[in-house]
Amino acid sequence: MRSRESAALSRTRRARREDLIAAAIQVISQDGYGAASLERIAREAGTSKGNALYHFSSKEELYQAVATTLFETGAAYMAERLRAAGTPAERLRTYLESNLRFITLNAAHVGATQRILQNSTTVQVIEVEDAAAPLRRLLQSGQDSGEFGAFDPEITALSIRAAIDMAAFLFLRHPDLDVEHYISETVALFLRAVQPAPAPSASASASAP
Amino acid sequence: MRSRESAALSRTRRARREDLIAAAIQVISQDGYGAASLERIAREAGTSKGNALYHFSSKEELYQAVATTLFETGAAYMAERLRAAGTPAERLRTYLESNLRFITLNAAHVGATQRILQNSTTVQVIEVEDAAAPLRRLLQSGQDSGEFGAFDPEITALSIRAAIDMAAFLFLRHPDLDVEHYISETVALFLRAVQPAPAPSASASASAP
Amino acid sequence: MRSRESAALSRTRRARREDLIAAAIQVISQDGYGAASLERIAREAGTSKGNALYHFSSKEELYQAVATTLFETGAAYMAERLRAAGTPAERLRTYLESNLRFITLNAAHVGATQRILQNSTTVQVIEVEDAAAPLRRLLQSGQDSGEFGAFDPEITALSIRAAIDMAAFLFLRHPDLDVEHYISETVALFLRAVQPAPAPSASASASAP
Amino acid sequence: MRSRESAALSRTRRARREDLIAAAIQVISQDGYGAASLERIAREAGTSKGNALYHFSSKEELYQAVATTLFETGAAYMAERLRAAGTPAERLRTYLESNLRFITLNAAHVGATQRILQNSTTVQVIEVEDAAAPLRRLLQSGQDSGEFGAFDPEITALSIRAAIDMAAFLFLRHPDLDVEHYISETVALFLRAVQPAPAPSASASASAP
DNA sequence: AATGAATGAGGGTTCATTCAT
DNA sequence: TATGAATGAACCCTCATTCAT
Repeated sequence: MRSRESAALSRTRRARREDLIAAAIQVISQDGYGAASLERIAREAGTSKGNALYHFSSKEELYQAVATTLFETGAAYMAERLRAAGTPAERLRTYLESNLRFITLNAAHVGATQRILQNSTTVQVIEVEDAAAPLRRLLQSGQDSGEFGAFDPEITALSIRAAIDMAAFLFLRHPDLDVEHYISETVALFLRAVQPAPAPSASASASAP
Repeated sequence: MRSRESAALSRTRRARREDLIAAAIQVISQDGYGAASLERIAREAGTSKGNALYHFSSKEELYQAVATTLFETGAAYMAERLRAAGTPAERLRTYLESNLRFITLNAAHVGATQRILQNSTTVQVIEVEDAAAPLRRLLQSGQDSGEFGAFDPEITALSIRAAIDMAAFLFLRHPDLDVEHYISETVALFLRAVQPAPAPSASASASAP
Repeated sequence: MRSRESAALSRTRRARREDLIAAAIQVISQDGYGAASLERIAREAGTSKGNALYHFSSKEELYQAVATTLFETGAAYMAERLRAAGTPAERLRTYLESNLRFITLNAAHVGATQRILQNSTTVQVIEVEDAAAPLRRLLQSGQDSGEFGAFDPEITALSIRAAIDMAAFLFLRHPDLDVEHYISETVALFLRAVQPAPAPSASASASAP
Repeated sequence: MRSRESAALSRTRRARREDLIAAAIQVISQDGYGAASLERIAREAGTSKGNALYHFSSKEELYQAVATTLFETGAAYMAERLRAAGTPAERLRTYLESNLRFITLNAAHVGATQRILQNSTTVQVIEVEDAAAPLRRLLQSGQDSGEFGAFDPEITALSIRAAIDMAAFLFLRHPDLDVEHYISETVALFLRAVQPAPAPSASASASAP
């Protein structure tokens, strides 16, 4: 299994570690967090339990690597896209689109990391507590500029994050889901939610010439 | 030790089971799913591991009971409140309010059940797959009546459910949170999100050349 | 093995613990500290590894129990004999005799405990550091009364303790050794060693009438 | 890392072996026998586990080398000093002094070797069983010449060896100990112990009715 | 001469489950 | 009903050893 030693000589340390990280993601996604034993993961990676612990000094460290690599790639992916700013609404759109598209492309990795963070007591990610903080600030800036309506930015940020965090499992359960439609619908949903309340009924016709 | 149970001899089977269910919820909420061993749960319930397996033929069955009792009480709670219908918007408000308020009152139970469903392979709940189905139908009826705007009811239902499902852990992590404020903000958020798009404002067409 | 459930009903917790302690002593004495795995010890005690850890929460705790029971019985044995005091010389004789006789009767237990204390990092015994302190004080009192000669009481105490501590392994290696002869010779050896230097040659005849 | 060995390329096989032997002694002395893994020892020697097993075909063989080198240097050290003989008392003094002084100079090596011999089943040293035999013969020759008193030479030899064998750990635990004082006191102690009993003093007979 | 990679056996520990009482 | 005792499987981890390079 595993493409029979495709390039046996290039088996460098980094490659093995990546194999094991990929295997951990695969096993957790497929069989669940509870079934993800080192034995099972190592076998999935085409190696032995002992060797897995040669490359990672503990199972927790392997899991930490799963989380860390996700956040590294995720941060790179999003930073690139969020650089091009704009109005708060545009930035909210970009935030949602890039988040959801990244999750689409890495659903198993994201899902596995969520399970790890939920179940492990030692694996930590920087700023785990305020994952919604950047979003909250974004919403506040939109309110300051008058572009967004009046709502509790913390609660709204949490609701948006909930929709994002749920997406990985949704994509995993429904691999045939129309991703672009899903993304654009979700974006539209929350853009409507943050819009200012329409002016009292009369104003609509009033503002029209 | 523990031999002065004479007065409590009338403990019925059901009461013991409820003790164990409560203990399982307590241990999972407090120490995490991974730390919830039968030994630990039984001790929390004031009994022995052997006796726990006398009342529940397996740990999975105990967990199943945790999930089942939650859905029974939850269904009763919500059915009562959803019976008094009204316009789709009113029903959406009622749906969100009753759901969130129920979660407020049973945060530990809800959170524990979510962990169980995430981690157990055998525990099942009726209609787990289409937990969003009633909500989707509610949204569709609102669209049919023209009260709601045009959006994908499935995706919207999923986003709303995500916000609801996240609430238990939020309440557990922040026990001092202003629940009524949280509920009313969340209701308002999603009511805005399902409203029909306002008639194109003058400025929108004005800004187009 | 192990007298086939001689009195299966009296299998109380304490009895099992004593079985396991005895088995640990036996395995360490016979096969060495390094070969003493929990599996091996449990099998020797006629039970399983899992059950051994049911009665002792860890292997270290079992080893701690080996050491503790030894020091308890040893202290009881010696306290009884040392109570009847006398001159320092008599007390030194009693100290040596009771120590060595106790070791004779518990050679395997003593040897196993020494191995445990040498190799374990966590097992501790009260006053492990100054095992020679009571002996040193005994010697000092003999010097104060003029009954003993001039020597460094600390160094002498250490040498006497060395002879005592070596005895367990000696008895284990030579089970047919004449214990009473060994004890009386050792007592005589150290009694000579602590005697005051004989008066300068002339004085011997001088003190004689 | 560790690639600037170019200048040290002339490292001969023997030098590497000595490095590893020294490292084994260091690790056993510092971290204990149980913590002395090949990995740990090799790292201490500045090389790799694989290379350690290139120089010693097994860990046991390395430990055997630790023991063998100790006995070789020890024998050379003592043979030189014991050659210049004299009266039995002088030879006993020399025996004790040279032994203890050698141990002073090689406390870690001696201590490590004792641990190895205690714990390993395969490492053997020539004449381990009768380590006390030369001493016993020495004592017997003193008795034959009338210079020593009447005592069991075997038992006395064992007690003296016990004091010697304990010294390594004493020196390791108390590096600031006054070695010369310790040696002279120990010599004096055992010289007194082997002396013939003084002629019965007048007071002794006087006290008898 | 030396290294990193890999293995497999064995160790201690946890835990759901069984069973006699 | 309830308990303590016991089991066996599975888990993570350590380690001496092998091997290709």
